[in-house]
Amino acid sequence: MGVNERKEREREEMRELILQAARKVFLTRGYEKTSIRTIADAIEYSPATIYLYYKDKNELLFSLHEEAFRKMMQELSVVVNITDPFARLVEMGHQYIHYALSNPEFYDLMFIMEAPMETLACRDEIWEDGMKSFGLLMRVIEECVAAGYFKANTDVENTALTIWSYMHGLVTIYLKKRMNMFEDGREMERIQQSFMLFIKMIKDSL
Amino acid sequence: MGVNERKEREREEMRELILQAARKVFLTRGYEKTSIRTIADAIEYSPATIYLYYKDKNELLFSLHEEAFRKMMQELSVVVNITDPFARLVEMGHQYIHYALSNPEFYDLMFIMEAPMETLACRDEIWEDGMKSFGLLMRVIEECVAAGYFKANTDVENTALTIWSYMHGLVTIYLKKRMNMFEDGREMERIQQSFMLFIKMIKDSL
DNA sequence: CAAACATACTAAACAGTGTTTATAAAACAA
DNA sequence: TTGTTTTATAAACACTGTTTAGTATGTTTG
Repeated sequence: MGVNERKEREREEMRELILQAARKVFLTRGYEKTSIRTIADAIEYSPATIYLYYKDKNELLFSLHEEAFRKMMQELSVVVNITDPFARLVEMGHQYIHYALSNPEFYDLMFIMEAPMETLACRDEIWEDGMKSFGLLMRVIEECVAAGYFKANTDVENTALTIWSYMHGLVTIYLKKRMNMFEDGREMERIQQSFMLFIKMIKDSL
Repeated sequence: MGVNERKEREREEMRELILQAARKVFLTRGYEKTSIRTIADAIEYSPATIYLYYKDKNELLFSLHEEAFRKMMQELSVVVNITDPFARLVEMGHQYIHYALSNPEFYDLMFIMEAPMETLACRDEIWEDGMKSFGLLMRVIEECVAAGYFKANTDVENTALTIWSYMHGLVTIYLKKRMNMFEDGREMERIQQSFMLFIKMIKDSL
């Protein structure tokens, strides 16, 4: 009797329906305007129904969090056909900037928002996505060491954290509108210039 | 007839009273728990009264924003007696990390939150505080150039943005709990190690 | 001094939020 | 068909930022 299997399938479909609606509202109207009620309206269900499929709003946001990491990994993967590891590292940087600036709401969810962390700090697989992309960075650094671009005694993990810190700082200063400080419209130019300087720094020093 | 002057003074006192209450609630209970009503309760006035002295919650937050910058500038100023410019730059980095980690709510307000930006994007003096501290960084970099630590053709503004980006990225990754990813308790150690690596990078390359 | 005006303040309401509860309806099992 | 479980929701709860209408107090003027 496959009735339980069907119910499980239907439940999963409903979860997906809610998630799709959440993503749509989230990416079009932004985080601030994404309420349980707007999501419920989008799928023509009562707000209370959502709570039958997701524990709370944070759990819903966390599902988007996973999706955001999947998408970033996918976009970062265009660099696989670059054989030279240092050129690949540089292109990964470009792709990272491009992803952050093209998906500000996702980026927020992935690296800035506190909400998805709190509730899910207990879970085991929370850091899986983050660690996978951090591993991507570590691997290309390892290859840079192997290829002689970086010194043999390079602390790969520390180097990865340092590079990530810089990239993250750069894009968040822009995304959170703190580059408006300069009051000319040259934010994009500044990002590119700074990135070039940083690339030069790691080339010279690591 | 000094009645108008007295009223003006009383008005300023009331603004200060509200601001003090706001700061107290903000720094003890955190941003999330800081509502107009909790602030009103703290000073034993009606919530509506606050709107007679501040246009909205954002304007109130912006006043704290100014205070946060004042405090950071003050804490960064302990480095003035360090004569060697590079040593001063390094110590400024330490102080920056210390301020961010000791005042996470303030740091959020200064560099992450969108709220104070939106409403006040029109104002002229919004960027004054930010520019003043950025200027502090630029000046010490200039001195590093003059002292021969950095190359003569250094683009000071670009270098400052690059260093700030790194510092900001490092502390926000920590503050927003993304370093929990590593799942050992060595976050602090990682921050120090990464900072040392970055110092080495600018020493070698700039 | 008393009337007229201006200011300071607040209770109550509005429109929104996340979330819970009681209840009704539908689907399933015996 | 009856009994039980699942699914959905209306309504409420306790919040949020903000506005409005009305009162009470302080100041100025006739």
